[in-house]
Amino acid sequence: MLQVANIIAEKDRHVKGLQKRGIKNAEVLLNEVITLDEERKKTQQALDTNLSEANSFAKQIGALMKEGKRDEAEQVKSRNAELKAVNKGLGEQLSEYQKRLKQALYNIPNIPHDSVTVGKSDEDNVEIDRTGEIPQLAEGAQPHWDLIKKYDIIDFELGIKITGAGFPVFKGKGARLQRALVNFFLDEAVKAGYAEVQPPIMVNEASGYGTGQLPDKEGQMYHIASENMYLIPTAEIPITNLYRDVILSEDALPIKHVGFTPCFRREAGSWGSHVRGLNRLHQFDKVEIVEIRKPEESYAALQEMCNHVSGILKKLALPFRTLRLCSGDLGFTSVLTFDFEVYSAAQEKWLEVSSVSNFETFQANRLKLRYKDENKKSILLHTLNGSALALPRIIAAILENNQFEGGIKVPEVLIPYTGFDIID
RNA sequence: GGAGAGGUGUCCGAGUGGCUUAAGGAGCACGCUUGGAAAGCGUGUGUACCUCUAAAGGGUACCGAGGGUUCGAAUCCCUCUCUCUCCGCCA
Repeated sequence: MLQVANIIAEKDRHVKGLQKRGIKNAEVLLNEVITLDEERKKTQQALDTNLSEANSFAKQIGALMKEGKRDEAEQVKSRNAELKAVNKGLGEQLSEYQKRLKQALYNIPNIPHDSVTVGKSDEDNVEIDRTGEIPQLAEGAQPHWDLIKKYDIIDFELGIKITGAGFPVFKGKGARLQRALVNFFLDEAVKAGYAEVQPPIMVNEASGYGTGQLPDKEGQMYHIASENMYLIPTAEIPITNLYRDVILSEDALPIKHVGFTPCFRREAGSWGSHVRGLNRLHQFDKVEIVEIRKPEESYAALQEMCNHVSGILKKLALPFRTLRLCSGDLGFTSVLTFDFEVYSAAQEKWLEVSSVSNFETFQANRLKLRYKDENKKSILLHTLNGSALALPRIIAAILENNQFEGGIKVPEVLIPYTGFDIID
């Protein structure tokens, strides 16, 4: 969530930033925050003064009782009683203001970066790079949903039988290809200096709020009612929340983690005929990188993360493009996001396989994630994350792009991991 | 799932209504001491909000969370939550 002090100090920038996202009443929203904060302050000041007085009354009473001056003590008591009544009201007011302020802040998204262009949807995202050659497929090339049947490597019907639509079963060389990719991604990240973690894939409510999925995206996560927990839609949640309520020392920075987890998404309402095969699933595997950085370093880190992602895609020899998300497609919590899309040649489609974002202090403010600078001041840190990478669409692209009459060629770098070079 | 015991500061740990401004110890920082170090001695040592400010200072809240009793709560009462131990179940 945004910081009130920043909203006050740079109101104009905040108004413009929210308007960029298409929020027409941005100024009204921010004014509400500012007003609530002022009221909160005033109330708190009044309460603090009264509490101070009440504390000293209590001490006086204690002293008087000791000296046996009952009458005087009773007098002070009755004065204190009046004060207490007032304070009760002030206390209620204060928590009301605090609640409303929090609520207001929870509902305001992050301010987009200056470089983010205005747009309505993913169609307005800006392509900033294109790498690799689009393969020319032979006559009769098939989309991956046909290839997986032909080679019997992924089975959707079986998944439907045991669970439901969107939960495929990986079999034989399909399972081994996926495992090879996971290991390859993890190894690449570890080589690049990311410390590996294996987090839980269920999280509590506090974690959901910490990274901003709650309350914004409640309906998109699977909720375990009996435990009041959520299946994670991304490893970002457990990994970033490792640092909830933490004040780091300066020499612990930067924090760089990589983690592999399954991810679960309800994708409520977004199912349609345009998503087939591996393009969109309820459960999928993903390797995620997360960084925690000093504010002045975070944009250099974002660039490094993008380089890491494109490096992997190059090694896999997949053609891909990089997009800077426009204001309309930018996530609620993000300041700047780059998407990476691979070209899947048989369906002639770009598929998003990674999304790399800088959240600046938006998550850190909720998480209370700070570090001590040389003056022993607590400074909110910047959080970043990116997929490196999401598995199913990478598999779809490999299957489609690498097909030939004799089967599917495994990318060179993966052969040591798969132990075979052709799926047939 | 059943029974019991607990949650105090960076850590250990005392603390059953005002002598607590959270004892004592450890750690850490600075200073004294020393040829240098250790020991010793001294001082300091959390978070948030507010106020004041050049700086210092001052106020309030925080002893798992939230309520309550009381002039006054770490301490008493209620609810919740988490941890630990034993039993049960179990990869």
